[in-house]
Amino acid sequence: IHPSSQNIKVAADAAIFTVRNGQLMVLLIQMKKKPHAGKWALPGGLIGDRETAERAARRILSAQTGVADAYLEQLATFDDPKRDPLGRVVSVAYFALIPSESVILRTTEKYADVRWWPMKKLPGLAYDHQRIAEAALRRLRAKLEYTNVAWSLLPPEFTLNRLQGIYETILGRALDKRNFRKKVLALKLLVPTGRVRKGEAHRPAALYRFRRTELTFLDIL
Amino acid sequence: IHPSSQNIKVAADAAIFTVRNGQLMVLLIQMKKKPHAGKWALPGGLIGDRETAERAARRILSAQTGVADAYLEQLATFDDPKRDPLGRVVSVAYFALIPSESVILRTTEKYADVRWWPMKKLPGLAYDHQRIAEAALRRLRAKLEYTNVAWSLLPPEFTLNRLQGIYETILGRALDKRNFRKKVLALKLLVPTGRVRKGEAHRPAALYRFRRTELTFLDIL
DNA sequence: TCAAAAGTGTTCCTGTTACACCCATGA
DNA sequence: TCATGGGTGTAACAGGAACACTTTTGA
Repeated sequence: IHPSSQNIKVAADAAIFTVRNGQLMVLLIQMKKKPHAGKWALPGGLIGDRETAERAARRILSAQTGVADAYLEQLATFDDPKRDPLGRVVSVAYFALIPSESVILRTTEKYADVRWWPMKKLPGLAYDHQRIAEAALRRLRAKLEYTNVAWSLLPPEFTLNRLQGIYETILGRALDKRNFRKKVLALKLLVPTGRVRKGEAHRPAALYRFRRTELTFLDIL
Repeated sequence: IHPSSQNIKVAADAAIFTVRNGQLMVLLIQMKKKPHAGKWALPGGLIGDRETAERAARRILSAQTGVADAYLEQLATFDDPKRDPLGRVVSVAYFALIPSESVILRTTEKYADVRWWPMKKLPGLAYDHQRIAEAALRRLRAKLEYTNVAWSLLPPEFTLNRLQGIYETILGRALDKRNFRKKVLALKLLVPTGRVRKGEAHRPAALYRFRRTELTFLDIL
């Protein structure tokens, strides 16, 4: 090893998720430049010399979605020497969660297009981004069960059924309504706002908010 | 951002753990070179241009301990721009587990010394290695509870009390002997070898081995 | 025979599952 | 009045926690 000769670039990539119409969606950009022109990929880019990878990830997130305060966490680092055909690039991958209502997608001139894709029907992805997306999904499923991260996929006030829908969509299975409510209320993660959602052709639903909007581990384990 | 101007080095660092005499130990090397001469640190080094970070971590592990087939997993990437005073170095940290009997420490000319340190009484560490070690410990504690990783801290055959000791040492609390046995046997992680450990001034202990010596998630969650 | 660690069951409690009907509203 | 989603309780079961004494051996 000759340290001074090391020539590796460091990038940050972000798997940005939201739940929309009962589907888990990932944000993808369509690439303009070769060698992957036309292909879809996770948004990302090289980090600055004095920039942390997390800050780079937030910069990317904000540029594509306009969301500045999303939940973001480091996922893993992908470093296969052949992952980028143009040269050695090590990617620190992040995963981010945002409520679907807060998003206004905006493409930059760097990319041909930006779109939400359902996680179930991804197009072929550039680089090793398929693997990154799968790793992000595994992490999301796990965290959903032992933390309160779901708050970051929802607007400030929401109904219990909406929350349950988030869980069902991401975990990929139906949950019993009564048991779900019993459990989530017993955990005291939520606070009733006292307000209801009116104007629909059925009984109005009570609105709740999360007690804490920061990552909290549930003490049931 | 000017990609071509990016000048960042990539290193791999390893938090290597073993359990010895009822203590969780971490392997540290003592540095020779400035700016941290005399200080203790996790073993690590820059990765090669065509080397994965994991391979670099295994190289480091093998160089220090002579162990080639330890359990190794990526922990996280540490990338604070100021973590290394001599320049921007992003470190991909790994954590490794080895049985204490298989180790023969060997220092290389690169370092002043190599030693096991009890996790409870670490010396002041160079760089951000204290944070890395703490993150590794958190990961280890979590994985111990929902996987069979403990196999990688034990020789091929061992007693149930030895296994329990591993759990108690790492989790930092006493466990009930009867409940521990009941649970671990119900999980069918272990297979009795039929052999016993004799030659001690008390009743001989039955020896067990792990059914699988690869990472397996327990289906109780 | 003594010291030392190995080994073994039961009870209680709590959290999880399964399951079906009435309620409030807008159209 | 009807269609639609909102809301509620109970019984059976399983896994986790607490707890103390007998067994086997070498010295």
